[in-house]
Amino acid sequence: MSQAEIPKTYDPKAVEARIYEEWERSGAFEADADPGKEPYCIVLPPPNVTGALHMGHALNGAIQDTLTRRARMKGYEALWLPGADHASIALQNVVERRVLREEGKTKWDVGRERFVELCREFAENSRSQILGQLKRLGASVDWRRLRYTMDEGYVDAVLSAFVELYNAGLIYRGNRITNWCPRDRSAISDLEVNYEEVDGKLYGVRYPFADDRGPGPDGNDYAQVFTTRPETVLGDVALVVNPDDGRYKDLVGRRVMVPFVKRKIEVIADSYVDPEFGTGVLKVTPAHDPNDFEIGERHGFPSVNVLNPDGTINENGGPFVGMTREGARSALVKRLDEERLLGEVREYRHRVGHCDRCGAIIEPWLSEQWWLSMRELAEPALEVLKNEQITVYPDSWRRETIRWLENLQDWNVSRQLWWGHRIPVWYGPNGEVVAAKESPGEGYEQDKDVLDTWFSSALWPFATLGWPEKTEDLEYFYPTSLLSTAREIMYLWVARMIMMGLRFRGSIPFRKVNVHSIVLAEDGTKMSKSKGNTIDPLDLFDEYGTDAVRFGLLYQSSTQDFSYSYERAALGRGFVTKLWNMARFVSVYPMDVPDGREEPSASDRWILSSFNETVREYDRLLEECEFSEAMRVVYDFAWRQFADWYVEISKAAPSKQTPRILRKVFEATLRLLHPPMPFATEEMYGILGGEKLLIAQEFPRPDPALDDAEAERLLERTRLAVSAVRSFRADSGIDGELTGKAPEGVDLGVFSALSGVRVVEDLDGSARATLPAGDVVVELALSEELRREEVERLRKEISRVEGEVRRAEGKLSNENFVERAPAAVVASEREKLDRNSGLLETLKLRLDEYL
RNA sequence: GGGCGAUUAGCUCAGCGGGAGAGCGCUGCCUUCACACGGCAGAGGUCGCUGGUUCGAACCCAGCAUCGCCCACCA
Repeated sequence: MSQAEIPKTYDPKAVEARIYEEWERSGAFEADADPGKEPYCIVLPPPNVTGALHMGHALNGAIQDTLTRRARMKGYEALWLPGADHASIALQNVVERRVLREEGKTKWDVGRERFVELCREFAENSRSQILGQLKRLGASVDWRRLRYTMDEGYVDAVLSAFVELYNAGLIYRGNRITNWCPRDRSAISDLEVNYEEVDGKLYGVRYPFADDRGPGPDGNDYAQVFTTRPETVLGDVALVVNPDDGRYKDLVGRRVMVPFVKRKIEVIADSYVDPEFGTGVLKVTPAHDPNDFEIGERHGFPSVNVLNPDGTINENGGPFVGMTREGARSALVKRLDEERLLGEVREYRHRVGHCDRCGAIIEPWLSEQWWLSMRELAEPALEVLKNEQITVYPDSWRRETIRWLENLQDWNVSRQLWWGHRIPVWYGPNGEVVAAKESPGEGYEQDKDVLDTWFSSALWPFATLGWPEKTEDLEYFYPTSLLSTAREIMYLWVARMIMMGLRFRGSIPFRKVNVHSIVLAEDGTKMSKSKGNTIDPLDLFDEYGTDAVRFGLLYQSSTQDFSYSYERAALGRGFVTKLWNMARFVSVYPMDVPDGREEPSASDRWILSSFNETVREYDRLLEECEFSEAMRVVYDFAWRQFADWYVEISKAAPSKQTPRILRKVFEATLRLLHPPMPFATEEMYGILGGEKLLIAQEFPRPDPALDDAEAERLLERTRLAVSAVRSFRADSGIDGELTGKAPEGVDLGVFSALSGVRVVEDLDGSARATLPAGDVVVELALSEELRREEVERLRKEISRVEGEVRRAEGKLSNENFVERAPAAVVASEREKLDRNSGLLETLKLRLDEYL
């Protein structure tokens, strides 16, 4: 294509879909075990099939795609393995709401079988939408290997894992306090409870004495307790005071009456009680509070459960049976008041647990659940994190994860939900309990519960590669190279993958973990649908182009969370346009420029050396997941060095080698930029006549032979000298050619061509401008009328340089500095002083001449 | 109650022991033949506060303030 035929701006809409298809057709995304190559593997954190991709997915997708493409171009057998998660409780909630909205029915109205079917359908639609979005992002995933946590093979892996853990004695059934969501009618894990500050009340409840020992220590005929949940009074089995609480020595051993349910209970002593809180007397409700459960266990009290699974009061609730928990609370308080059993009621702000998925208030509730004991699984995981077998970026998250693992409680893996992997435990006709993938025989009935969705996710890095089968893929690609994820699922997911990987594969699941930022809304708060402040990445792709958005996200990504700003997408778009026009410019140079005999110029050597340094730095930064800094480095090279200077030099002062090097370096820059900005670079590469697809080209490697410190210094000085002249022109308003004395240590050809200064050996006449530019002085001949301005300028310059000299002198006259600072620092300070002193002298001399 | 992190130019953020940086925005000049989603030249900051360590601190340490986020069973 000739330059005229290439439009002035890049049109992503016309390019992206076409190029994605070309990539797919070429088989570039496909990776297979190849003993001749090093493997590189990233498993995509499977998005939930609950809805569309959000900005976090876009960022993480950009990160993973960048790393995968880079690895591929570097010659690794690079596999980015895609998939999706069935998202048990999350999807079930979405479908429930939808059924309620569309049919006015609850899931119980619909029935388990049909409900699961509705979930399956929803998941399928949602999944295809998500996969389409991944394509829009440019994700170079191997589509042949798409995995889904409800696929037959994956389900088999989940069941295998459960059965193995069960048979190893690590999974057990236990009747314990769990976080119960009455709306979902299921247990959820500690990690799925959100605690929020709520304005509540602290109710004083009086328990009349039920023995004949008269009034209590305070003279009352009752003992008073404070509680935030008066309805749990119905389940009280004891009162308890601190054994060291002198006030209540006589209370211990007495009996009181639980209001309404007419149960006589004892007052006991337990050191758990904080004498400072409330009255210093605590009620014990083992079925509805984890601490009370422990106290109950310690003292051998039974648990009295007063709640049904849906949160209504059960048959143990005396006069309140059938009421909702909220209704029971107000009714009970009213009755207490009527019976003069209500003490003081205080306003009380406290934290209340809410269901992460549906928002309902969580009840600590006694129920029968399946538990996975964690200690044995956590030990090896702690080991590999402590000895840094797994590198975590940033490292602080490695330490956080260690802390979490050290304080790990057993994991409740059963959920009383319908959508998910059914627990493979079978109950036989004669009370047998068997864990097996399939029914052990006639009369066996399967457990009704499903597994926590994170149980299946925990197997992701190896179940996706074929486990429990012994596959070639597993041998070749496991352990995977890197996992990139948001930090909110470090515990929920990442820590558990490490434990399961070690358990089932005997080695870590990934060598590195990248913990990326959370993309916040523009106002700095979390994006959420309910707040209506979400940004749809697809809209951004449409408006700015996918590459621009990807570049912007990577440019802004760091270990800090960041508020998304459209400016970054605009920055990316500006960069794409700049590159596009560089491509237009470069395209006029013929493909095959004869090498010729002529040596490359200093400028040529400079750009090669500078490119070389960029490759080194950029590659290192990507390796260390420093995406933001990597984007800065490559942006600076492409724009501030290559476009701003080398391209201009190529027009004004080219060598015979320049066209070839211009083209070569630009093409190599496209290779560098391909991983973060794949579409536009691919398109440009094609326009420039690249034979194969850029995706399959080699990533540039640093070549020490191209390092040229001397050329870098020369061009650095030259650029400063040119800028000094331009600055002078801007200040003095002089257009047209200037005459100047040849500055020392610059490339005269380049200097002259870019500054418009005709270089002569010596300047005639006394009027001249003296422009300091780094360690170079540029002297320009001046017309008489500019003399006055030059005096002004010189005075300013002199005072600036005097400041420099004073600073350096100050430092060097400090004995401590000279003695203790590293020699190199002292030397460079001396050098600066010398230079500036010399410059000062010149400037003063010049000023004297003018006055 | 513990832990982690943040506080740098008007805005969004880099830098994390040796002379304060980027992008956007702002000012001036330039529509010249890759690009006005551009070029050139500028203005703009006692790097939250107070101490300390150091020859030297935005950077290390301590304390304080403000703002986030995680974890925790105080009824």
